[in-house]
Amino acid sequence: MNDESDLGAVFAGISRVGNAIRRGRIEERAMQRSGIELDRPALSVLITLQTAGQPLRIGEIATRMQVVGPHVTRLLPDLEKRGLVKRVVDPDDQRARLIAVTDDGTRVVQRYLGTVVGWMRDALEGWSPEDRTMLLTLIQRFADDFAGRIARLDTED
Amino acid sequence: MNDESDLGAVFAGISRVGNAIRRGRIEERAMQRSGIELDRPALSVLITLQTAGQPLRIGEIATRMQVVGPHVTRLLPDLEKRGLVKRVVDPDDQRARLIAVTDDGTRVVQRYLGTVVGWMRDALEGWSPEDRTMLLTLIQRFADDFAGRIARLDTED
DNA sequence: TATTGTTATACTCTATAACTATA
DNA sequence: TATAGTTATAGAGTATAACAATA
Repeated sequence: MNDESDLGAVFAGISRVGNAIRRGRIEERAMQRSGIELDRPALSVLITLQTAGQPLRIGEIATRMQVVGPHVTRLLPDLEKRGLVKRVVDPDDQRARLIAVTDDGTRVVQRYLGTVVGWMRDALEGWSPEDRTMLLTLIQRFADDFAGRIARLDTED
Repeated sequence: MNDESDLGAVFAGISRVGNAIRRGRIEERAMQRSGIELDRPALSVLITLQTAGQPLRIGEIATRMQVVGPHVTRLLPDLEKRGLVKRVVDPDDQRARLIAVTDDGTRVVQRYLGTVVGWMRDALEGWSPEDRTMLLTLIQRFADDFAGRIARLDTED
């Protein structure tokens, strides 16, 4: 692959996948299938906490979600009311709160990810193990390299 | 790759790229670098027309962009005012309008895509030609298979 | 009566600004 | 004075509903 059109094709392919997820409302559908009645951003908070494997401060959740603090603050009351997270004052700093996912919250995340992974398995059904492994390897490498290039944009401005 | 965690990793990798594009505001930055002062959705209309290679009806633009008609309608006056598209009545159907990209509009799209492709080239700089080709092949195959699986969701509901 | 497009309105997600409490 | 979080407000993007014009 040496010319512009192939590079454009890689970008187009990635855009297609991105569009399929966004416009096809994959997340919303997976939530519906999993019986989850939450905003998508609220679920994202749960996934962030579950992935972290430990309670997080609100600012840390915002950083990991790549959004601003007030946005996370606004999502929490509903999650708390549903018993999916609990909020405790950080014993080390009275200004901060630690947000912990509850057992119910963990189950919600597991149902959601199970649904999505099932669809992924279906999509890759006809693939050889070698091709699957290659896809995983290249996707991760590309994610790293692309993120690296994008990070450099900040300093170029 | 046989287990859940690897399937989850593929999904996570794709999500990472998607997030890098969305949260890093790649499109906005590419527009800025290219001196394009448009809404991102408006540029998307231009790209859709340019990719089609022929004038399109408003409904057809909306379908290809995977949005509803009124949304496209609202974007057109500004594009027209800037001379990037022109709107002509469809000679075959007085109800419909055909939207054509102008030469200025074409140049805008080319500047934009040139910038993005440049970043792609940078990101893939250290890659061997074989790996680049493999990435392109697998991305396109995955885009097809994943889109196919998602399309089936509609009939499963 | 069905289709193409438009106008008006509303909703979701996220950002910025101003503020409070604690360090 | 700096930091963690909250409250209030605003903006971008897109959807739905009601309508007009033409087929």
